[in-house]
Amino acid sequence: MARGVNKVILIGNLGQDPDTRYTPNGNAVVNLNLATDESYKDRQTGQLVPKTEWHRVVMFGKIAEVAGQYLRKGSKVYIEGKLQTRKWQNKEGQDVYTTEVVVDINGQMQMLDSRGGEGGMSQGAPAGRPQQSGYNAPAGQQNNPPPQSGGYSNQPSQGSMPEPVDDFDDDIPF
Amino acid sequence: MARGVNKVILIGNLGQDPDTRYTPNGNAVVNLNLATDESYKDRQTGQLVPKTEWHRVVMFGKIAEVAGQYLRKGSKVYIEGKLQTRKWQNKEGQDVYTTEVVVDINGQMQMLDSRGGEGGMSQGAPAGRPQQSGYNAPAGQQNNPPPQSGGYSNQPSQGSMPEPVDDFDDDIPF
Amino acid sequence: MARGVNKVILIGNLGQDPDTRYTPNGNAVVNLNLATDESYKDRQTGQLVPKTEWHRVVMFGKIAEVAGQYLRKGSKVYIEGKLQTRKWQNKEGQDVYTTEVVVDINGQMQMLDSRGGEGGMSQGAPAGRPQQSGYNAPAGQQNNPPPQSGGYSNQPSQGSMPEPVDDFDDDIPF
Amino acid sequence: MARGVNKVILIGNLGQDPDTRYTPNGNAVVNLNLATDESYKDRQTGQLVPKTEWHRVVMFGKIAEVAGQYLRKGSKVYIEGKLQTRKWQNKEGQDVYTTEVVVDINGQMQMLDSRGGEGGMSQGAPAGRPQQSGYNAPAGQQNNPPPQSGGYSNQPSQGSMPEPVDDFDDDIPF
DNA sequence: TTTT
DNA sequence: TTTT
Repeated sequence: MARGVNKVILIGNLGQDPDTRYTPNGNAVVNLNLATDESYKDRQTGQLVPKTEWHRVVMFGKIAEVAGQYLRKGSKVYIEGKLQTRKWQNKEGQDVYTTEVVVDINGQMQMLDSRGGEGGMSQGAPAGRPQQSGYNAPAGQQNNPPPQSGGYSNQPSQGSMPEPVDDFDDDIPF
Repeated sequence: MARGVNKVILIGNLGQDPDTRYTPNGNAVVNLNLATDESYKDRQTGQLVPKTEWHRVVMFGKIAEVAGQYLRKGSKVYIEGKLQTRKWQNKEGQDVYTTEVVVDINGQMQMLDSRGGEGGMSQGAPAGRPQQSGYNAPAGQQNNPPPQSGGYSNQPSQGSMPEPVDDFDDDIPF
Repeated sequence: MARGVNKVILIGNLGQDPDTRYTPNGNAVVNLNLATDESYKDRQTGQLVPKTEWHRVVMFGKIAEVAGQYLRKGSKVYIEGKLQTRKWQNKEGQDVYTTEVVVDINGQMQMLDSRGGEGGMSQGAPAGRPQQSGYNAPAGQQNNPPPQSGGYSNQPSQGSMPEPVDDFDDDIPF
Repeated sequence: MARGVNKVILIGNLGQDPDTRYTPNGNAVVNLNLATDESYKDRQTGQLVPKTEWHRVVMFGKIAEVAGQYLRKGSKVYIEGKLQTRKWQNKEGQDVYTTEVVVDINGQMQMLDSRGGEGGMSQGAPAGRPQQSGYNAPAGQQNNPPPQSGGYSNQPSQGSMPEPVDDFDDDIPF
């Protein structure tokens, strides 16, 4: 239900491997940095100047899982989501605003890297769970929350695995 | 020319009258705050919770002129533009990032307020130049650029007019 | 799941009241004719020439119900859907292709008619079921499928109701 | 200028090489068949059923030239255009309607085939003018206009070349 | 800060 | 066939 339209459509390339984390329920949350390129004619020189715009993208749910598995640094991707700005406090206690493109159940993702298997699996990541470092999100985050969307764990909760103590979702909004 | 796609589509309502300024060349630059509404079901209570997202929109050129003339606080509008994040320094010299939806020659605007005369003119603004405060863009901007897109004059440039001082929009972003 | 993107975004006005029908399961199916206006500069005369494009829109599910209830001839609406071309045979047995904008569970609709009560209910249609003509979808459709999307009943199915004959929408597409 | 929104966004693959023609002024006009894939869950069997939708795309101007040069059968492409339905008469003199996605100066195209040169040039087409057959559009077209957008020549007019007699633009609308 |  |  919406009494408005809030839609973002991007085609670009990932600046790094996606950052995959998990909510306490085991839901994937993926953060991406996506570059869209444009070039414009410089009024003075008349030359074509390339310009890269970087976008913070946050994915949830099934799409996040696929993105985490198959996208890699450099991957080209189409995404459709919505704009969202969240407010958080930096070290100095100042309000900081971060605008992200949120891709949830209503969004869409299309991998545009070509035909015949690409990225992810071919880079030796264990099937389904690439790039797991085996422990939790970066230390230091507790005190200096970076503009990640939340402070999710980067390890999925698995069945009856003991849930390690984790203080995520402490002070970061969203 | 672009090697990517960067597109934003919004339908929402203006939180205030548009802020119209002018570049030295006399080109209009309009800043808007646009609200898009959405409601989602709260997982706990099962209730429908309304949620408003605010967007900073910057318009240039012909579209800006039309927007400045006809849009008013509360106006419903369709806009199509692109995402752009710009970096500036706050008073403390810290980097601050502001993300805006830029509507330029490649963008689009549609006023969605209805039939039979609307906003703008009917609110007594002088034809074509609403809400002029009579003096110009901030001095001091050199050091503390506010989150406006540039430091444009809010009056069309007219020959060799002296540029008076102004202290609005001091330091608070967004 | 899609390995492609197929998206249509329209803002326009209805040429007539929506045509509401029902599948045997009681699901609403609404057909709309939507006009989008554009004007272009005539190369010869230099004059601005208005041009109206008409779109066939088919809505399903919840969105169809809302559309059927609240939209009326002249209503302004935002719709998001996908392109779909279906093939049918005309009276002469020739293949005919009709392209429609399909708005289903993945689509979106926003009524853009304004503030303070609008259309629909105010035109005396019985609450929730406007414009029912009291009998059902075309007989004879077996041989000459009309360009409606399917041959849905224009009355919600109610138990073992007798299905009366009707001859609307004879054979002329679009 | 538009008092409406009419936008189509597609990502898909070409079913054949593009069909490039030229207006009397030498402007390129390119026709494409673009497939977008989707799959849906069959209600009966519960299985995922693939479904391909074919789109007629017509490109004009600079975009058409680039498309004609670089796109080939199988190429993946992003296009943004508008819906347009044109009416023409078939052999029997009956009205036929064809809906196309028109990509003109307001549209956009992005080739999504990857990195490191692809298609087009590598297939031996003479630089800049692929697939020229050296003579004009199919005979027989005069009487039985196919649903091509116009009856443009498939050869560019070149400098002081004698313009061969051609009867295009005879009876085909659009 | 808007709107329904 | 709509709308401004």
